[in-house]
Amino acid sequence: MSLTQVHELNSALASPGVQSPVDAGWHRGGKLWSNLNEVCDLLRIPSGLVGTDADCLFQHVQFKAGQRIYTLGQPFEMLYIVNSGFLKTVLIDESGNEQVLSFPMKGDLFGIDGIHHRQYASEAVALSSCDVILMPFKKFTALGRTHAELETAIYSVMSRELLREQIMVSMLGSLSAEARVARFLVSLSERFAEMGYSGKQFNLRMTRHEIGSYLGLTLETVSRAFSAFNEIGLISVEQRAIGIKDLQALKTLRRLPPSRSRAKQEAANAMKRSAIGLPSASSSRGPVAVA
Amino acid sequence: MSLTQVHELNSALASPGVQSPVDAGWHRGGKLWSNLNEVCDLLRIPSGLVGTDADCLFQHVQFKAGQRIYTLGQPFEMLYIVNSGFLKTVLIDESGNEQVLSFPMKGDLFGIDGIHHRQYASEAVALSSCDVILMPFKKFTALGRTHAELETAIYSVMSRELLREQIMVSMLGSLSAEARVARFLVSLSERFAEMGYSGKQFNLRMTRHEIGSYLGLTLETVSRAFSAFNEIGLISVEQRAIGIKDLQALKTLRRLPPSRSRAKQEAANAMKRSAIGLPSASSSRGPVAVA
DNA sequence: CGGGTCTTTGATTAGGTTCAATAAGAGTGG
DNA sequence: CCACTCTTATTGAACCTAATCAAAGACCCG
Repeated sequence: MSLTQVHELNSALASPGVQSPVDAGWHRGGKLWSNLNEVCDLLRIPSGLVGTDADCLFQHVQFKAGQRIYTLGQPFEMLYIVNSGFLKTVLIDESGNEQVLSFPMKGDLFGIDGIHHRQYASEAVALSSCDVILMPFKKFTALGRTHAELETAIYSVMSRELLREQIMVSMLGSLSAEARVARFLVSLSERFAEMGYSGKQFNLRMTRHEIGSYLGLTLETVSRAFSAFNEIGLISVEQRAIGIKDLQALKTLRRLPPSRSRAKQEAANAMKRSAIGLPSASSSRGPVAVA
Repeated sequence: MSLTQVHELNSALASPGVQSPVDAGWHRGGKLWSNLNEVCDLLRIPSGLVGTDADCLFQHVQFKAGQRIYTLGQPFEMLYIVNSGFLKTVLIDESGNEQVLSFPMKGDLFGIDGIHHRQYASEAVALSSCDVILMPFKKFTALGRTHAELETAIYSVMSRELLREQIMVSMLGSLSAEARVARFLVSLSERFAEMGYSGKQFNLRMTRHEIGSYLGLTLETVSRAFSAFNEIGLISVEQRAIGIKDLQALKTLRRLPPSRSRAKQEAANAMKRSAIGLPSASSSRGPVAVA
């Protein structure tokens, strides 16, 4: 599973000698490396003060779509930071079902769940070609001890992840299917914008099935939500290509307004009810229900 | 809101002089204090090595049912450790709806979500009389710098919380209402057992509404699940008093087996269908479906 | 071009919510 | 101590959302 790649190079990480800068990271010995400042930038950590630790480099590793970065139960040694590309992390329950937990992308730290039991509790899989920075956890915390603001940042990033999961729990616990899909699109849009891409026009890197798993829905429901949003002009959707047309409506959407197809459905139900002598539905919803 | 209690004493935390040991913690100046070793024990951290920092004491504070330990948006300074009693933490969304995130009890650390934005992202409320240890975050991390195993433990505890949220997300995303309620009872049972109480017989400290909020269900669904489990002999339930009768079945439960009331329901549906000329249902489920 | 995966859409059904009514406690104050 | 109220819990009935089942179309890659 290409994991040998990752492990064969855990050794010689500390030796100076920087060379020609490239994109983000330097080449050395035919491999890409980043220093601490670049890592902090990537993690959106207010470093700045960090003295130039030229002797402190972190190796990059490339993965192709479908490859696993780590697997369930594998001994924990590293955190990973996405430099480019898209991934998913999945939880695998006792009966082997996969549940998507997150879609790490540029600037995201993942692998944190391995700290507690000293082995990963999830798996990370590349959804596209990826460039990932290896961050040996021991080294990371050691640096924290000498760089106060880095230590603060480590705690902060972990807290941020916890916050993210809390928001997720709250979404799953209280929002309708359509509202979840809408918020998913909003957060993707914002994330793309942060990364410097268009937040209005982008390609999904994951399947409907993966989105559904992430949101606690079936792939059909996700597909239908996309179609419905398309129909009422909130987005345009063609396969993986998404265009955001009304971000505000997506942000505040709670339930879907009545529409052509829904009216049709309503009518059908009404007929069925009257056929068996029940009173007609009185559930006329208001217009686009928002917060 | 009794928050003055908490803040009036943020000062003089460092001065020696231990007195008569009581339960967990010492009295000094009419207040309860704990040293680092007691705190580590409480958190289930393998300390041991920690030198006796007699000069390092942590104050306890008492809360009565209904009192808030911290509120949304309040500046973050402290983590809290439950010494006794029961609490809930709730997320409050844009429209003011509460969502229960956790039920901290003895040995649990809470307040972590405040680290990132330097203000609490949730609220913590006492469900019963509580004794809570104040853990100034600055002091905690400073101690981590000098006690390696404590630093490790801090990261570990944060990772554990993240793990807990992941399990929660997975539950909400993939389990039926009854399975969620069953697992909730199992985890409560295990938690009570860990704390030295009976895992077979206990009183719920939270309402059906709070349980429902925690599990992403309505209070009626929770109540019905309890009744159903009672009916088939998995538990006994009378108001808040729960007796666990078949832990294993609760652990592996996925859906509920057909029962008296369910058969009745089935029959009713069948009648309704035949009345409008639809084919009869063919959904005979197997016996108690387990993993 | 053909076989795979991914997506869309329709029809039906099941699981959970909602609404409503009742009951059971827990305080509170006369 | 008892009535009164407020919160909490139980249960039933109707309804509705999202899952399931099914079929067909689109896309990709060898």
